[in-house]
Amino acid sequence: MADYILRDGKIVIPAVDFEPSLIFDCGQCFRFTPDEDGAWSGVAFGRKLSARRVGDEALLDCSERDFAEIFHRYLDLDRDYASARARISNDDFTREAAAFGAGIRILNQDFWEALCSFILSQCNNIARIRSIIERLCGMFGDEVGGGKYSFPSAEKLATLEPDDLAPLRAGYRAPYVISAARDVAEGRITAEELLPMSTEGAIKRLCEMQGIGRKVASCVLLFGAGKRDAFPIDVWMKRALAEHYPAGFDPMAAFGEDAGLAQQYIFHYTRHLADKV
DNA sequence: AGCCAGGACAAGT
DNA sequence: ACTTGTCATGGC
Repeated sequence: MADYILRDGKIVIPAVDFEPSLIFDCGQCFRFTPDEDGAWSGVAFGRKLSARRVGDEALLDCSERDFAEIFHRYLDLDRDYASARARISNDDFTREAAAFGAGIRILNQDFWEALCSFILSQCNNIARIRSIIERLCGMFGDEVGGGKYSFPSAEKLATLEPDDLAPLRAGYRAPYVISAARDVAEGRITAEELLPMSTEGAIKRLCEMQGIGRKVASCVLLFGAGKRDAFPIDVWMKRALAEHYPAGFDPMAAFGEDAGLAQQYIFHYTRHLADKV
């Protein structure tokens, strides 16, 4: 486990490839928000976390126990991102994207939260995804203090009907959420069964579920099941790849196991160039 | 005001 | 194997 020190009740770690504004606002998660002093706060695995970078240090506001049990892994602190960026920087475009995105880390999110969140993401913009998910958590999650709520369990949502989600204003995605909640709650799909599978095999498996196609499946696997080579292609990635690699693009050939991180650099950089971030 | 959004799906070429 | 229409909603 990565080294840390305790100062003023906060976990202090080196801010190596650790920029909260990138990590929490690059479109991989939807539940963290910035406050006045530049700290990003949210809830993951039912626990509150606040993270801030000051110079070359990152200050984490959470208990030592939560750090050890949850956030150390959540923040992917054992991975060498500098080496990954160097491997990803294999042409001018990826070099620019990786340099611009230095500080991003791929969070190891809860499988169900990632699954549910990216079902809600389809044909939707990030701002609205955030608002729908906040309503979902406020209505069906548990209060964890400070007016914050946990992400509701699959078991909880499995007891509901799509109409019960009407206040979320999630549109046609509501029945997909309920269906997925029941699949998870009743054990028809688990993260554990996906882990030993190839990423392509796991994509096929997730695509058997209602309302899940290649893109959502890839996001779930990358962000919620540790499949680092998953390479989600949404409308932004389509544009970027068409512009920079008109002859076609093979993410595994280009990036191998770094494909997921490379995708996130390209996604974020492309949205920046479009003035979206 | 209208275009578009981290798509999926069925139906049509 | 590709293209198109439809789905529900609101951020910008």
